[in-house]
Amino acid sequence: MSISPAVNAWFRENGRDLPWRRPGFPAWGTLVSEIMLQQTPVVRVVPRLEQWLERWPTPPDLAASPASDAVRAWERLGYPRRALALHAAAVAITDRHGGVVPEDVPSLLALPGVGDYTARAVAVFAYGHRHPVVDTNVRRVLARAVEGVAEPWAPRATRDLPLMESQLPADDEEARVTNAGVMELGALVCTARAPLCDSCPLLEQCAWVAAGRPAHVGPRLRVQPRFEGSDRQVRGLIMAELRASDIPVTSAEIERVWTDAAQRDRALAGLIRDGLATGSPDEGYTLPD
DNA sequence: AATCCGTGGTG
DNA sequence: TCACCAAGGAT
Repeated sequence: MSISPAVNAWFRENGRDLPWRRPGFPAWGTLVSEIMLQQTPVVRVVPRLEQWLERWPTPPDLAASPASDAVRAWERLGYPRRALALHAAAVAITDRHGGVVPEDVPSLLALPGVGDYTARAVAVFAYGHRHPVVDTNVRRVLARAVEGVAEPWAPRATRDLPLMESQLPADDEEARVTNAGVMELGALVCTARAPLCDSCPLLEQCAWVAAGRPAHVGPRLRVQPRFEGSDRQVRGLIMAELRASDIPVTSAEIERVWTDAAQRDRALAGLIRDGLATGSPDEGYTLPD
Protein backbone atom coordinates (compact mmCIF):
# COMPACT_ATOMS: atom_id res chain seq x y z
CA MET A 1 0.00 0.00 0.00
CA SER A 2 1.43 3.31 -1.09
CA ILE A 3 1.57 6.40 1.04
CA SER A 4 1.12 8.73 -1.93
CA PRO A 5 -2.69 9.13 -2.06
CA ALA A 6 -2.96 10.26 1.55
CA VAL A 7 0.19 12.36 1.33
CA ASN A 8 -0.86 14.09 -1.88
CA ALA A 9 -4.32 14.93 -0.54
CA TRP A 10 -2.81 16.25 2.69
CA PHE A 11 -0.19 18.30 0.87
CA ARG A 12 -2.62 19.97 -1.49
CA GLU A 13 -4.59 21.10 1.56
CA ASN A 14 -1.80 21.81 4.03
CA GLY A 15 1.37 22.59 2.08
CA ARG A 16 2.92 25.95 2.98
CA ASP A 17 2.77 28.84 0.56
CA LEU A 18 6.51 29.14 -0.02
CA PRO A 19 8.19 31.31 -2.69
CA TRP A 20 9.56 28.35 -4.64
CA ARG A 21 6.07 26.90 -4.92
CA ARG A 22 4.68 29.97 -6.67
CA PRO A 23 3.51 29.32 -10.24
CA GLY A 24 6.18 30.45 -12.69
CA PHE A 25 8.99 30.44 -10.13
CA PRO A 26 12.18 30.13 -12.21
CA ALA A 27 14.44 27.05 -12.18
CA TRP A 28 17.29 29.33 -11.15
CA GLY A 29 15.27 30.33 -8.09
CA THR A 30 14.73 26.67 -7.27
CA LEU A 31 18.46 26.00 -7.50
CA VAL A 32 19.29 29.01 -5.31
CA SER A 33 16.66 28.05 -2.76
CA GLU A 34 17.78 24.43 -2.58
CA ILE A 35 21.39 25.41 -1.93
CA MET A 36 20.32 27.94 0.69
CA LEU A 37 18.14 25.29 2.33
CA GLN A 38 21.04 22.87 2.80
CA GLN A 39 21.13 22.63 6.60
CA THR A 40 19.43 26.00 7.00
CA PRO A 41 15.80 26.47 8.18
CA VAL A 42 13.14 27.76 5.78
CA VAL A 43 12.36 30.87 7.85
CA ARG A 44 15.93 32.09 7.55
CA VAL A 45 16.15 31.33 3.83
CA VAL A 46 13.02 33.07 2.52
CA PRO A 47 14.03 36.74 2.94
CA ARG A 48 17.59 36.13 1.76
CA LEU A 49 16.33 34.23 -1.32
CA GLU A 50 14.03 37.04 -2.37
CA GLN A 51 16.79 39.64 -2.10
CA TRP A 52 19.18 37.36 -3.96
CA LEU A 53 16.83 36.83 -6.91
CA GLU A 54 15.99 40.51 -7.10
CA ARG A 55 19.69 41.29 -7.46
CA TRP A 56 20.62 38.30 -9.64
CA PRO A 57 17.50 37.21 -11.60
CA THR A 58 19.45 34.80 -13.83
CA PRO A 59 22.66 32.75 -13.61
CA PRO A 60 24.58 35.08 -15.99
CA ASP A 61 23.72 38.01 -13.70
CA LEU A 62 25.42 36.30 -10.78
CA ALA A 63 28.27 35.04 -12.95
CA ALA A 64 29.02 38.65 -13.94
CA SER A 65 29.48 39.68 -10.30
CA PRO A 66 32.60 38.96 -8.26
CA ALA A 67 32.42 36.02 -5.88
CA SER A 68 32.94 38.47 -3.00
CA ASP A 69 29.52 39.98 -3.72
CA ALA A 70 27.93 36.54 -3.46
CA VAL A 71 29.65 35.87 -0.13
CA ARG A 72 28.54 39.26 1.23
CA ALA A 73 24.95 38.77 0.03
CA TRP A 74 24.94 35.40 1.77
CA GLU A 75 25.26 37.34 5.02
CA ARG A 76 24.80 35.02 7.99
CA LEU A 77 23.06 32.07 6.36
CA GLY A 78 25.97 29.89 7.45
CA TYR A 79 28.32 27.54 5.59
CA PRO A 80 29.56 30.34 3.29
CA ARG A 81 31.25 27.78 1.06
CA ARG A 82 27.75 27.40 -0.37
CA ALA A 83 27.80 31.02 -1.56
CA LEU A 84 31.08 30.38 -3.32
CA ALA A 85 29.74 27.15 -4.85
CA LEU A 86 26.58 28.89 -6.02
CA HIS A 87 28.63 31.57 -7.71
CA ALA A 88 30.77 28.89 -9.37
CA ALA A 89 27.61 27.08 -10.44
CA ALA A 90 26.32 30.28 -12.05
CA VAL A 91 29.58 30.58 -13.97
CA ALA A 92 29.36 26.94 -15.08
CA ILE A 93 25.73 27.34 -16.16
CA THR A 94 26.64 30.44 -18.12
CA ASP A 95 29.65 28.79 -19.76
CA ARG A 96 28.36 25.28 -20.37
CA HIS A 97 24.57 25.60 -20.57
CA GLY A 98 23.93 28.92 -22.27
CA GLY A 99 22.88 30.54 -19.01
CA VAL A 100 19.98 28.13 -18.48
CA VAL A 101 19.83 25.80 -15.46
CA PRO A 102 20.15 22.26 -16.89
CA GLU A 103 17.25 19.82 -16.54
CA ASP A 104 18.94 16.45 -16.33
CA VAL A 105 20.30 14.98 -13.11
CA PRO A 106 23.83 14.22 -14.38
CA SER A 107 24.33 17.80 -15.61
CA LEU A 108 22.97 19.17 -12.36
CA LEU A 109 25.18 16.84 -10.32
CA ALA A 110 28.22 18.19 -12.15
CA LEU A 111 27.56 21.70 -10.78
CA PRO A 112 29.53 22.87 -7.73
CA GLY A 113 27.56 22.57 -4.48
CA VAL A 114 24.96 20.31 -6.09
CA GLY A 115 24.77 16.80 -4.69
CA ASP A 116 22.41 13.89 -4.85
CA TYR A 117 19.52 15.63 -3.14
CA THR A 118 19.76 19.05 -4.79
CA ALA A 119 20.14 17.67 -8.33
CA ARG A 120 16.92 15.66 -8.04
CA ALA A 121 15.08 18.45 -6.26
CA VAL A 122 15.77 20.82 -9.16
CA ALA A 123 14.92 18.24 -11.83
CA VAL A 124 11.64 17.45 -10.10
CA PHE A 125 10.44 20.73 -8.59
CA ALA A 126 11.67 23.10 -11.29
CA TYR A 127 11.21 20.90 -14.36
CA GLY A 128 8.61 18.34 -13.37
CA HIS A 129 10.71 15.28 -14.14
CA ARG A 130 9.95 12.07 -12.31
CA HIS A 131 12.65 11.08 -9.82
CA PRO A 132 12.71 10.16 -6.14
CA VAL A 133 13.82 13.14 -4.01
CA VAL A 134 15.21 12.10 -0.65
CA ASP A 135 16.30 14.48 2.07
CA THR A 136 16.40 14.07 5.83
CA ASN A 137 12.64 14.72 6.14
CA VAL A 138 11.78 12.10 3.54
CA ARG A 139 14.16 9.61 5.11
CA ARG A 140 12.49 10.09 8.48
CA VAL A 141 8.97 9.64 7.08
CA LEU A 142 10.02 6.51 5.18
CA ALA A 143 11.74 5.16 8.28
CA ARG A 144 8.59 5.51 10.35
CA ALA A 145 5.65 5.07 7.98
CA VAL A 146 7.19 2.37 5.77
CA GLU A 147 9.95 0.69 7.75
CA GLY A 148 8.41 1.05 11.19
CA VAL A 149 11.45 2.42 13.01
CA ALA A 150 11.72 5.64 15.02
CA GLU A 151 14.78 7.20 13.38
CA PRO A 152 16.13 7.36 9.85
CA TRP A 153 19.29 5.58 8.80
CA ALA A 154 22.37 7.33 7.46
CA PRO A 155 21.90 8.67 3.92
CA ARG A 156 22.61 5.97 1.33
CA ALA A 157 21.51 6.45 -2.25
CA THR A 158 21.32 2.75 -3.02
CA ARG A 159 18.79 2.34 -0.23
CA ASP A 160 17.02 5.73 -0.19
CA LEU A 161 16.25 6.16 -3.87
CA PRO A 162 14.69 2.76 -4.62
CA LEU A 163 12.62 2.98 -1.43
CA MET A 164 11.20 6.39 -2.33
CA GLU A 165 10.81 5.32 -5.95
CA SER A 166 8.62 2.44 -4.75
CA GLN A 167 6.27 5.02 -3.21
CA LEU A 168 5.94 7.26 -6.27
CA PRO A 169 2.89 7.25 -8.54
CA ALA A 170 3.51 6.67 -12.24
CA ASP A 171 2.29 10.11 -13.27
CA ASP A 172 4.97 12.83 -13.32
CA GLU A 173 2.86 15.52 -11.68
CA GLU A 174 1.49 13.20 -9.00
CA ALA A 175 5.02 11.97 -8.29
CA ARG A 176 6.20 15.57 -7.94
CA VAL A 177 3.46 16.24 -5.40
CA THR A 178 4.38 13.07 -3.50
CA ASN A 179 8.02 14.16 -3.32
CA ALA A 180 7.05 17.61 -2.05
CA GLY A 181 4.36 16.21 0.21
CA VAL A 182 6.49 13.62 1.99
CA MET A 183 9.15 16.27 2.56
CA GLU A 184 6.56 18.71 3.89
CA LEU A 185 5.05 16.03 6.11
CA GLY A 186 8.48 15.40 7.62
CA ALA A 187 8.97 19.12 8.17
CA LEU A 188 5.59 19.89 9.72
CA VAL A 189 4.12 16.71 11.22
CA CYS A 190 6.51 13.75 11.26
CA THR A 191 9.16 15.87 12.97
CA ALA A 192 12.38 14.69 14.56
CA ARG A 193 11.64 15.58 18.17
CA ALA A 194 7.91 15.32 18.84
CA PRO A 195 5.93 14.01 15.86
CA LEU A 196 2.31 15.18 15.69
CA CYS A 197 0.86 11.75 14.97
CA ASP A 198 -2.65 12.90 15.88
CA SER A 199 -2.77 15.14 12.83
CA CYS A 200 -0.87 12.83 10.48
CA PRO A 201 -2.59 11.69 7.29
CA LEU A 202 -0.62 8.44 7.49
CA LEU A 203 -1.66 7.58 11.06
CA GLU A 204 -3.80 4.64 9.98
CA GLN A 205 -1.17 3.13 7.72
CA CYS A 206 2.00 4.04 9.64
CA ALA A 207 4.20 1.00 10.31
CA TRP A 208 5.85 2.69 13.29
CA VAL A 209 2.52 3.50 14.95
CA ALA A 210 1.28 -0.02 14.20
CA ALA A 211 4.35 -1.39 15.97
CA GLY A 212 3.56 0.69 19.06
CA ARG A 213 6.03 3.49 18.28
CA PRO A 214 9.13 1.57 19.46
CA ALA A 215 12.08 3.71 20.61
CA HIS A 216 15.19 4.08 18.50
CA VAL A 217 17.76 1.32 18.86
CA GLY A 218 21.44 2.06 18.30
CA PRO A 219 23.69 5.11 18.24
CA ARG A 220 22.54 8.63 17.38
CA LEU A 221 23.12 9.86 13.86
CA ARG A 222 25.47 12.73 13.13
CA VAL A 223 26.15 14.09 16.61
CA GLN A 224 27.26 17.68 16.23
CA PRO A 225 30.28 18.92 18.16
CA ARG A 226 29.57 22.00 20.25
CA PHE A 227 29.86 25.33 18.45
CA GLU A 228 31.21 27.46 21.30
CA GLY A 229 34.98 27.50 21.08
CA SER A 230 35.05 25.51 17.84
CA ASP A 231 37.05 26.22 14.69
CA ARG A 232 33.71 26.87 13.04
CA GLN A 233 33.06 29.72 15.41
CA VAL A 234 36.49 31.22 14.72
CA ARG A 235 36.01 30.90 10.96
CA GLY A 236 32.65 32.61 11.33
CA LEU A 237 34.18 35.51 13.26
CA ILE A 238 36.91 35.99 10.66
CA MET A 239 34.38 35.82 7.82
CA ALA A 240 32.29 38.49 9.52
CA GLU A 241 35.34 40.78 9.52
CA LEU A 242 36.06 40.11 5.84
CA ARG A 243 32.44 40.71 4.85
CA ALA A 244 32.28 43.96 6.75
CA SER A 245 35.37 45.52 5.20
CA ASP A 246 35.92 47.00 1.74
CA ILE A 247 39.67 47.20 2.29
CA PRO A 248 42.05 44.40 3.33
CA VAL A 249 41.67 43.28 6.93
CA THR A 250 45.02 43.50 8.69
CA SER A 251 46.63 40.70 10.66
CA ALA A 252 46.27 42.85 13.76
CA GLU A 253 42.52 43.08 13.23
CA ILE A 254 42.25 39.35 12.73
CA GLU A 255 44.24 38.72 15.90
CA ARG A 256 41.58 40.63 17.80
CA VAL A 257 38.77 38.24 16.90
CA TRP A 258 40.22 35.25 18.79
CA THR A 259 42.96 35.03 21.39
CA ASP A 260 44.19 31.48 20.75
CA ALA A 261 46.79 32.00 18.01
CA ALA A 262 47.05 28.38 16.92
CA GLN A 263 43.30 28.05 16.46
CA ARG A 264 43.11 31.43 14.75
CA ASP A 265 45.83 30.47 12.29
CA ARG A 266 44.19 27.13 11.62
CA ALA A 267 40.85 28.82 10.91
CA LEU A 268 42.37 31.43 8.60
CA ALA A 269 44.39 28.80 6.73
CA GLY A 270 41.22 26.81 6.30
CA LEU A 271 39.35 29.79 4.87
CA ILE A 272 42.17 30.44 2.42
CA ARG A 273 42.25 26.78 1.42
CA ASP A 274 38.49 26.90 0.80
CA GLY A 275 38.85 30.01 -1.37
CA LEU A 276 36.79 32.14 1.03
CA ALA A 277 39.75 34.40 1.83
CA THR A 278 42.90 35.56 0.07
CA GLY A 279 45.88 37.61 1.16
CA SER A 280 48.94 37.46 3.38
CA PRO A 281 50.12 38.79 6.73
CA ASP A 282 51.73 41.76 4.94
CA GLU A 283 48.93 42.84 2.58
CA GLY A 284 46.06 41.77 4.84
CA TYR A 285 43.11 39.59 3.91
CA THR A 286 40.03 40.02 1.72
CA LEU A 287 37.20 38.03 0.23
CA PRO A 288 37.99 36.44 -3.18
CA ASP A 289 37.90 38.67 -6.30
C1' DA B 1 33.41 6.58 5.38
C1' DA B 2 33.92 9.62 9.01
C1' DT B 3 34.58 14.47 9.58
C1' DC B 4 34.30 19.02 8.64
C1' DC B 5 31.72 23.05 7.43
C1' DG B 6 27.84 28.40 10.42
C1' DT B 7 24.26 30.13 12.63
C1' DG B 8 20.19 30.71 15.28
C1' DG B 9 15.88 29.02 17.35
C1' DT B 10 13.99 26.07 20.87
C1' DG B 11 12.00 22.53 24.35
C1' DT C 1 20.88 25.97 30.53
C1' DC C 2 22.24 23.52 26.71
C1' DA C 3 21.80 19.72 23.61
C1' DC C 4 19.29 19.13 19.72
C1' DC C 5 17.87 20.36 15.25
C1' DA C 6 17.70 22.59 10.52
C1' DA C 7 15.33 20.79 2.18
C1' DG C 8 23.54 18.37 2.40
C1' DG C 9 27.99 18.49 0.08
C1' DA C 10 32.88 17.80 -0.32
C1' DT C 11 36.76 15.35 0.84
